Amino acid sequence: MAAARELTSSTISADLAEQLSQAIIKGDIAQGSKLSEPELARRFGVSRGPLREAIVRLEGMGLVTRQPNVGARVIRLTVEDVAATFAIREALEGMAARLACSAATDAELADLQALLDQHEAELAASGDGHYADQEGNYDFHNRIIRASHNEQLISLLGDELYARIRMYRQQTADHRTDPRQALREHRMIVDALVNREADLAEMLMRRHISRSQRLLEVYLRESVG
Amino acid sequence: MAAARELTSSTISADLAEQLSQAIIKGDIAQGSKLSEPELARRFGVSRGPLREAIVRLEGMGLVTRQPNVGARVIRLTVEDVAATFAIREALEGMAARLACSAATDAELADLQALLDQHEAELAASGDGHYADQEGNYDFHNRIIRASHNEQLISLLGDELYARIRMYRQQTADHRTDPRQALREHRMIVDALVNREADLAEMLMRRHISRSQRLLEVYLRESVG
DNA sequence: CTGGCCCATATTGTCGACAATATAGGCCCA
DNA sequence: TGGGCCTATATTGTCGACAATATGGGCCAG
Repeated sequence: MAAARELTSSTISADLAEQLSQAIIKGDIAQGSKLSEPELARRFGVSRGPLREAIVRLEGMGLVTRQPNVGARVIRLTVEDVAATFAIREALEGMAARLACSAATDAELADLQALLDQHEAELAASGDGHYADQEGNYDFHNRIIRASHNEQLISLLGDELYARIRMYRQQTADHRTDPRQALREHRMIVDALVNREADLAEMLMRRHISRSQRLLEVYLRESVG
Repeated sequence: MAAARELTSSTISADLAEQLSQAIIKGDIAQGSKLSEPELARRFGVSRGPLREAIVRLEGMGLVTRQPNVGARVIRLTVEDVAATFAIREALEGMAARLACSAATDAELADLQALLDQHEAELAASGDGHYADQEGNYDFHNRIIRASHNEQLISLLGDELYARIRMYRQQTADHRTDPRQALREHRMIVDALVNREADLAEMLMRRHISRSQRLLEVYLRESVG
């Protein structure tokens, strides 16, 4: 369960939203479990006011569902939800890649290439380091999303969608993605960006995401049933 | 400014969120204006507790921005924002059309065709009825979105994106979309759905949205500058 | 006269308490 | 013994008040 440490972002409500979302993503607060306001308020040492505001935020992030006069429950991830989330992700990140083709600065593209070089080095060194524990993967996708320079898109993917995606990853042990294959696909995407080939970049990104979706779904079906 | 009527959805907070979002979309609460909690609480005859929760919801919808210890302001729509919003809309509704190709039931497709028949009749009757005051247009898009049977996509487009889109439409007098052209494009999209041609449906939907984006941007540039 | 500091004021953030609704358990009756 | 009602309890929703922070205006120095 969640501890009671703080982050102090000048407002308790924002801190609580951050802590609770992380706890849900990591699975410290179990799927389907009820968020009891008195219990959480006591544990975090705050009143119910800011806690309720944080829960409203969680609902907006799609991490909990609420019923009036009943309360909030953590969402329960189903195989269908994975498909739904990844369809959205495919559409939005594909668009991000397209936009990045026009909007990305040369510096951003250089950073992307440097990042992949680093990943390649790490991969060669650690043999099979799971591609930097997935964090490198997130970093790559995040940079392309930011390179779209579309603030709404950045916030939509960052605040809402990736919360659920991280939740899948964190809570489903591991998924059999080949780091070398992922790196190859990342390379191809960056090449398309560098050459400013919008159609190609979007298509490659969509295929890349679609592939990782299939891998995740295969794993879910054979593990959960 | 906003009145003080109610909708009674069993919780004040939800009612307030609904009322405030509508007021912002219609422009009753001006762009860039500050949402004063004491003033709104007094006007609606409620305490600041549920009001603050409603404001958090509005922030999640992207209708207001908040600064800690300062307050919430209604977003200000810029020409760049239109482009950003429509890029997201194009990606998501394109995906919705694609998904609807597999997921839509025959009944849903029949309803869509009936809807377009009705639109055609109204158009022929009223000569130039602006395609049912845009509501018919929203209805068409909404049905396709729902036909995707992707709950997350439905909620994302319905709760967040369409709030901003309606805000553009409502607050920019009129935009010179040709109702007959729109109807033709709608027909083509539905034909693709009926024939279950996913690639074509997505492409047509994206072009349809992209076109309406360009029309709106032209209008904004020559009216606002 | 202008710029910066300081204080009064208003607004936001947080809290504890009350009201209203849902939930669980026992009790009554068939 | 089983099912339904009803009450006791706990939880959610709402309120008013207090604390902390930002805002605006006046005052003083240069």
